[in-house]
Amino acid sequence: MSVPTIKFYVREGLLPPGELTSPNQASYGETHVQRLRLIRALLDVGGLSVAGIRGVIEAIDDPRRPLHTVLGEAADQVVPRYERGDGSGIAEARKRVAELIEARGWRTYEGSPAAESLATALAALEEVGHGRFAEILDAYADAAERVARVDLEYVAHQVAREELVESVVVGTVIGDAVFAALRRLAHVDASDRVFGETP
Amino acid sequence: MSVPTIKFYVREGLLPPGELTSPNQASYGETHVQRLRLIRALLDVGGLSVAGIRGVIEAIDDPRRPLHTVLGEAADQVVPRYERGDGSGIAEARKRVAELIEARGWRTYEGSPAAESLATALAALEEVGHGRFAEILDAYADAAERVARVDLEYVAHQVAREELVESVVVGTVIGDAVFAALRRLAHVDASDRVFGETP
DNA sequence: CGCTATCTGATAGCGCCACTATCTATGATG
DNA sequence: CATCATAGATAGTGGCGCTATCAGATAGCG
Repeated sequence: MSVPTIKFYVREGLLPPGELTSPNQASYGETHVQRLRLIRALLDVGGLSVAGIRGVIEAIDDPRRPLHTVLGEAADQVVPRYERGDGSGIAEARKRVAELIEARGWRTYEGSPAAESLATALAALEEVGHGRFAEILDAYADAAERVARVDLEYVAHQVAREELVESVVVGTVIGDAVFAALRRLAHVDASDRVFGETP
Repeated sequence: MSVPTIKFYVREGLLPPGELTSPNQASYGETHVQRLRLIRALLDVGGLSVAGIRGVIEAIDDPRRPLHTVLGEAADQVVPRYERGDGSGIAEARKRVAELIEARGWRTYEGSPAAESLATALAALEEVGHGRFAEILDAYADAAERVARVDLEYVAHQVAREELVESVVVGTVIGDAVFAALRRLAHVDASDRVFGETP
């Protein structure tokens, strides 16, 4: 962690500046180190952009912010993936997403970034000729619900607001990476059992 | 989808060149369009790099390749995230991953990219002060296993090798995005029930 | 007290990556 | 036949995450 990098983060608003003890000497505390670790985790493991991290950190640091909107902020920053034009079957995909939300009774506003990114992914699947993937969407949703329930339990253990908020962010962002890796391990296992030659 | 972009993909080896009917006229078929859609899906939704897509496509196009290694190739390209130095508790995290694999009876080689990226994520969680996250790892693994099983069933429906391989790639890469979005929707729902004010 | 090493803040630059603009030669097209 | 689009090649662009450099100021040592 080089000094110029740290100063770059300060400039970018990711890290509060150190307390100046003299015009050319600043002192940094444990909170700075902690914040740096958070930044690196979101950057390296979570794959967020610097701008995205700024948004998340502002949400964390704003004590007026309702708790459950901070989760939204974190989630939104991870998913800046609505490139795909609208020429394609995105409208139909949106409808399917709305139906799923309805069927699940999820309290989500349609048009939320998560819903939008799900629609994008489904539309992409359709375009690539894997529309049948939608058939197993329910199994995915089951698993997601299960994971989300556990996540919430975990997060609820925190008491201090700041810790809670950070838990939410970390859990959301790094949880994705954890699950993706686990899913991959399970794939390798399952694939090996079905197609593999190692008996 | 501009012409120069397509020519760029050809240069990069993502797309086979069109058949030349004359020195300044090439004809592209449905397979080219399909391939382009695949490229865009992996790029926009899957978040792969061009180099990563090249690796995946080479794996798809190589008929000698054992099926279950193609999945590995796709998986490896999605997860180029072992930045985080080794000064941290990565060794301990690796041990925890090995134990998890052992406990699950997963047929995975230790040190696989997925295992490595899981270890990285766990180490990052530890560093950020969320080592307790490991407690809910089993619930994550359960969900991952469940999803992986469904994925394999879905994929096994394909008969032609080429289609099967593409299913695997698409399912692996875009499946991540689908699950992440679903998890986020479920989070919003769960969070709203616990912390929200909308009754 | 002087001298060098080190820190701060500011500005400009670098390297990578996914394109994109421009150029020439060539043949399609009205 | 004149114009215009296309192939292929080379060079350039813009965004992003840093990184190098510079002046000014002071800490710390002899």
